Amino acid sequence: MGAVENREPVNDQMRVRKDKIQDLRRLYNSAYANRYERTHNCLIAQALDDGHKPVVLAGRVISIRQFGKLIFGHLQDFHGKMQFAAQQSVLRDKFDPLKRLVDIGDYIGIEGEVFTTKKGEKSINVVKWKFLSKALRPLPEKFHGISDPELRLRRRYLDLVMTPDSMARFKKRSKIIRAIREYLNNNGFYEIDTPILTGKASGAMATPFVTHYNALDMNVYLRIAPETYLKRAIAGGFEKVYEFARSFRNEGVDSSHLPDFTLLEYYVAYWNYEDNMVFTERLIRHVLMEVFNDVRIKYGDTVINFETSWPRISFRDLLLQDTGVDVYECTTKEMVLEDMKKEGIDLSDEIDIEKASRATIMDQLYKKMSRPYLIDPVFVIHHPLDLSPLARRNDENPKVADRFQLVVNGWEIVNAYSELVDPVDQAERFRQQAQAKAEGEIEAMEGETDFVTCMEYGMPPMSGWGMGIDRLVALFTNASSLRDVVLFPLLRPE
RNA sequence: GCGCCAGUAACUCAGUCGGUAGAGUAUCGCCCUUUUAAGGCGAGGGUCGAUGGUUCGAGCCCAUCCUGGCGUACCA
Repeated sequence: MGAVENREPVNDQMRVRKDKIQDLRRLYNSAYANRYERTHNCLIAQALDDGHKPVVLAGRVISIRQFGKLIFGHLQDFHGKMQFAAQQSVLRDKFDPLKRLVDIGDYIGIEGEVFTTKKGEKSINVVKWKFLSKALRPLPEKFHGISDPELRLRRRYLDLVMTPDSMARFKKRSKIIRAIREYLNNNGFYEIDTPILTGKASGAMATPFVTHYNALDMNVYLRIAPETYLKRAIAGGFEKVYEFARSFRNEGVDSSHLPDFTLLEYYVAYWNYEDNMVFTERLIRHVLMEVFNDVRIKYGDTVINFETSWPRISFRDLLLQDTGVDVYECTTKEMVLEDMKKEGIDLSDEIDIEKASRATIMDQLYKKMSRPYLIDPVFVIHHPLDLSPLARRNDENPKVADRFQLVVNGWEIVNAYSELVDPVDQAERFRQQAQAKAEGEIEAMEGETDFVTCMEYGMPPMSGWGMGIDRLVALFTNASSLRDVVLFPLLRPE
């Protein structure tokens, strides 16, 4: 619980509003109504013809203009806003309390008839009103709204009230997630839940959050990915599962990374990564049509087109084309470094070359030299095996994995592969990761004995798929930072 | 981590050369029946992010710290 000890009014405005609560109690018993029955919302009411009645609306008062015996104001609800006009000649003794006790930020209910003002705005001529809830603090200044980026995050509720674009973006987020869930459900997927608190942080290469569980006197980790548990579910007999998995990584925060983020993963028995690419295109196009009714989106000044079938290019060809380094030829870290030197590429500012493995260096090459230039959707396929410790080896080329990443606007949106289900191979890959870690590589994946045991009991061939929901939403809603698409991102305490 | 910028009333912001704190919105009082950033007259409201320093005097100059934003680096 946070500190709620000192709730004395911070200024004269709060004192005044508290005094008004006393008046409201005397008049109506309470400044906080029990419930209120509406007939319309503001969006629907806007479309009604003049003379329509009764129209009963409820919402927050976001503006008031007083003229002695006439008051204009705007009521805002989730769907829109509506002007109301309150006249003393109509409301009689109910007029003065409205004029005197209702402040901007308060919630009221109004009942009346639709009319259009002389200036042409659809409005409600109020015949009855009810006080619903008192705001003690004034809303931010009406014209500029709330512009301090810190305040927008710390008091997101004010941002939502005052910034229609912000509210619209979060509505879009909900719709995007709903469209994805519907599509998966309609294709036979089951939504399941897997542990967030785990004994081992596996399934990705990242630093976990560690905490302590007193009852078992053991350290536990917040999951960095749901992957190995979802695969256990497939081993148990599920054939199509997914989870919107809030995941946690104890790493940096910036416009494209958050300490907790939403990772959607799904797994399908008997599919391979190629089936998965086909499904991915269908899923993304479905979401775009459902939410935006268009397969093109505008991000900044760029139009990104998801329409035509997305090209597939191998990791090796991409790197060869952009850097001249051939990852098939360079089987050791030293050979990669030598080729890089030949091509005049220096990554020493980016990574610690001494400690980095061949995999890390190739990954950096890709992230620096190739990925930023992929704008329209592209499937990057066949990543080197040592970059993919949970992915199935390609049948023709044992150096690469049956894997793809969907890259859009230089961002990795989806990462998927044919899953490794061979327990002997899996144990060996974990052993290699452990060795890399022992040699100083920080970016190595944690092995899990129980997961290998599960695999030893047998797993069907399958393909798995993961997507950063926050990034997808940012991309689809033209947001430059993930914090713009997360309602309440973690901030330092004030 | 590093670099740059910012923090003044509840909100948005001014504050000149270092001379004792300003506006608009919001609030309170008065006037006002067609406004929509309504208008007019009047009033109240401040630990100038914090601490220390320089100075007769600091919102302003200096140092350190706190908080945030942006850029950059790393993980999605």
